[in-house]
Amino acid sequence: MTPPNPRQGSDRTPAPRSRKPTMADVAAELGVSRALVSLVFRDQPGASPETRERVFEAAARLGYKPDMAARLLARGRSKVLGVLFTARNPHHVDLVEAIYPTAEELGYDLVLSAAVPSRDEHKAIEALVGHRSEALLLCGPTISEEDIADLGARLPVVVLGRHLKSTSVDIVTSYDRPGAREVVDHLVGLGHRDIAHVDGGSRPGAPERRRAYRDAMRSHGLADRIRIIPGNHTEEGGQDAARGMLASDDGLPTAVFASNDQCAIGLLDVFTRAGVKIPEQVSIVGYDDSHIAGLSHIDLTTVRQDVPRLARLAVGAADEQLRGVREPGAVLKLESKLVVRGTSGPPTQR
Amino acid sequence: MTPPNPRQGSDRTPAPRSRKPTMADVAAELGVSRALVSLVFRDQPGASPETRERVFEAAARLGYKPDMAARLLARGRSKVLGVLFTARNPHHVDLVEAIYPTAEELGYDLVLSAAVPSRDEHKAIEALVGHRSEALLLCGPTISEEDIADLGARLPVVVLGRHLKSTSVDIVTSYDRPGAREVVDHLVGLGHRDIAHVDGGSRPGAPERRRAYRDAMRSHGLADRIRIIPGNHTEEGGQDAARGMLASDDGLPTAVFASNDQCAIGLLDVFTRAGVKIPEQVSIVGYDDSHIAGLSHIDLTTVRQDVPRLARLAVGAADEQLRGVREPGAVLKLESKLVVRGTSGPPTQR
DNA sequence: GCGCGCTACTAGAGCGCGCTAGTCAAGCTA
DNA sequence: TAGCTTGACTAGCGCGCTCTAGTAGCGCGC
Repeated sequence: MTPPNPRQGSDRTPAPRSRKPTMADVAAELGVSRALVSLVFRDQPGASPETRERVFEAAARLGYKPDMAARLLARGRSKVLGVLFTARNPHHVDLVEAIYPTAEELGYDLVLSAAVPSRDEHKAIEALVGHRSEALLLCGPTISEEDIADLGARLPVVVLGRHLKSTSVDIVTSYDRPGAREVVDHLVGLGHRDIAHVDGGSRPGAPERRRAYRDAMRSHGLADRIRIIPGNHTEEGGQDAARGMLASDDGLPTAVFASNDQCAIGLLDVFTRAGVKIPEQVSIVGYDDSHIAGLSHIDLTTVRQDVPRLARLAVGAADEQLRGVREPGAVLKLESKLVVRGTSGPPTQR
Repeated sequence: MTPPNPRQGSDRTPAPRSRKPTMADVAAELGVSRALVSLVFRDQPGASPETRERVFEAAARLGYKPDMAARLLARGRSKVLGVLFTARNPHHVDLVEAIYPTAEELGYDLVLSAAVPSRDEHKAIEALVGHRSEALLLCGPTISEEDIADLGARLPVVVLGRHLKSTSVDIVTSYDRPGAREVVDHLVGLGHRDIAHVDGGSRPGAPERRRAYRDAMRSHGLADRIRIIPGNHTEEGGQDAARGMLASDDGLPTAVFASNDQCAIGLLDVFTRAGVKIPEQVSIVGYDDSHIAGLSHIDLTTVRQDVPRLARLAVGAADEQLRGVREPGAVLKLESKLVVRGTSGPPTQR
C-alpha cells in the first residue's frame, strides 16, 4: 500500500504515505473535467444527480478530501473565522464552544489560536491572519487599543468582552454596570458594608467593573468603604490579592468582589488555606459564571453572561461586516445577571 | 503608520478594507522580483543584508504579511501540525499549552480544532486535515480504534493519552499502572481498605487505570473490596457516580479513586453538597493533575503526568514520522507520579 | 583572452483549487 | 428552417506563494 520510501532528500516531501489524491485524480478516474468535480463538491447546480453520485463514489474510493488551503487561495472568500482565546481562561473556552455551532450555521469554518504564556497574542493573531481568516473574533484581547484598531483597519474584527473607543471594530460584550451593581446590591442586602474589589487592572472588562463597583458603593452611601485591591484575571492574581489582604493592617473585608471567576478562585484558594471560612468570614463573588464556577465544590456566586447569545452576536457581527451590510463599529451589549451560590452569605458579627 | 485605506469597490470581495498586500506588491515597491522577497521572508541565503533590510522595511510599510494558505499550497511541506483537543478538558488545555513552544522550536505552525458537544471529533479532524495539517496530534481521542488506524494510514498521527493496538500511529502516554498503583498504595498506607474506583468507561486511559486499580487491590489482598463504579471523564460522570454511591445500599467507601480529575471534581462536588466531609469521611484521588486540581480550593490528590515532556515527545514523534526517519508505531511512555494534596487522608473509625 | 567560482538576483513553472466564459447537444417556439 | 433557451459539462486563468534552473556581474588566476 505505502509506496517505497526511498529516504529521499529528507526535506522535500514529508514521508509520502500515498500522495494525497486531488480533484484531478477524481476527475481522471471518471473521465470528466476537474471543474465538474469541483461543482459537485461545492454543491453547485450544473451536474446531473447521477454524475454527482458517481463523483462522490469515486472520491470516497480514492480517499479524496478537498484541500482547504487551495480552496482558500482560489476563492476570494475563505469563509474562515479566526478565533483568538486564552487557553487558561474557562470563560473563553465557554465562548469558543458556543461560537462553533453559530459559525457552522452561517457556513464559516473556524481556526483557533490560543494565547498561552509562551506565545503572546500578537503571534497568535498573526497566525490567524496568515491562515487566511476573513475576520477575527478576539476573546478578551489584552493587546493595546491601538493595535486592535490597526487590525480593524485591515480586516473585520469583533472584540468580545472588552470595551474600546475604536470604531474600526465591532464590540460584543455584556453591560458590566448592572452586573456589578447587582453584586454590590446583593452583598449590601446581606448586610455587608466592607466590600472590597479585586480588580483586573486594565484587562478586558476590568475598568468598567471597577467603575461600576465604585458607583454602586457610592450610591449605597459606602463611598468611604471603597477599597480596590489591584489584581488581574488569573488565579495567581487572586492569590496574590488574598495574601495581600491577609497581611494588611486594614484587616479583611467581609466581602470581596473579584473582577472575574479565576481571580475569585484564587482568592478562595488562599483564604481557604488560611482557615478563613467562606462565606462566614468573607463572602466572595466572581464574574463570568464560567463553567467551573458552577462546580459544586467551588460553588461561586458570580455574574452570568449570556454566552450563547454573545457568541451568536459576535459571529453575526463578523458576518455582517464581511457581507459589507454595514460599517464596523457596532457595539452590542447584553444583560448579565447575578447568580447566587454558596460563596456569599450574611456577614457574621465581629 | 497605517497604510492609506482606499475603501474601494465594496462589492466584489467581502468588505475590502485595503486589499491585502501580496509579495508582488512588496517586490514592485522595491523594483525587485517576487522571488527575492520570498527568499528574504524564508530566511534563505541569496540576498544581501541591505536588500533584506529594504525588503523588511517595505513589507512593514505596506503591511504585508505572508499568506499561509498560499505558502502551504506552494511548498510541499506545510509545516503545520493539527491538534485535536477537548475544549472542556483542562488536561487537554494543559497539553495544548505545552505543545506550542515545542512545535515552534521545530518550526511547526499549529492549527487547533476543538471537539465540543456540538461538533464531534470526526468533524474536528476533517477540519484539521482540510487545513493541510501534515500530521495530527490527537489528545485523548474517543473515536474508534479503527478510525484512528485509518487516519494513521493517511498521514502521520500521534495519539496522546490513549493506548491502542494499532501500529499505524505513534502513541505517547504515561504508564498508567505505576500511577494507579501508587494511588492504591497511598490509600492503603493511610489505612483505607474500602477503596472504590470510578472508571472512565472506554475513554482514553480508562481501561488501563481500571486494570491497574484491580491489580493493585489484589496485590494488597483486597480483591474482595474491589468496587468499580461506572463513570466517565467529565464532571457529570463524577456527579452521577457520587449520587449513585450515596443512594447505594453498600454505603460509601472510605476512598474513591477517580479515572481523571474532572470526574474527581464531580465526586467532590456532590459529596460536599451532601455534607460528606472530604477527606475525613471519604478520600478522593483524581488523575492527570490538570491545572485546576492544584487550585487550593480543590486541592485534589492526583496523579501527575509530565505534560511538558509528553508534549515534547509527541511533537518530536510527529516530526520524526514526517521526516521519515522511522515507520509509525512508536510507543512512548513516561513515568507519572502521585501528588498528595488535601483530598486524601486517613479514614475515620466508623 | 579564457574559464572558474561566487554572490545577488530573476524567470517561470507549478501547488490544488474556484470561477468566468465559454461549448455542445437537445428541446422549444413559430 | 433559423433562433432561442436550458442543462450538462469543459478550458484555462489566476489565487499568492515556493522552488528549480537559470543569468548577470564580479574578481581571480593563468
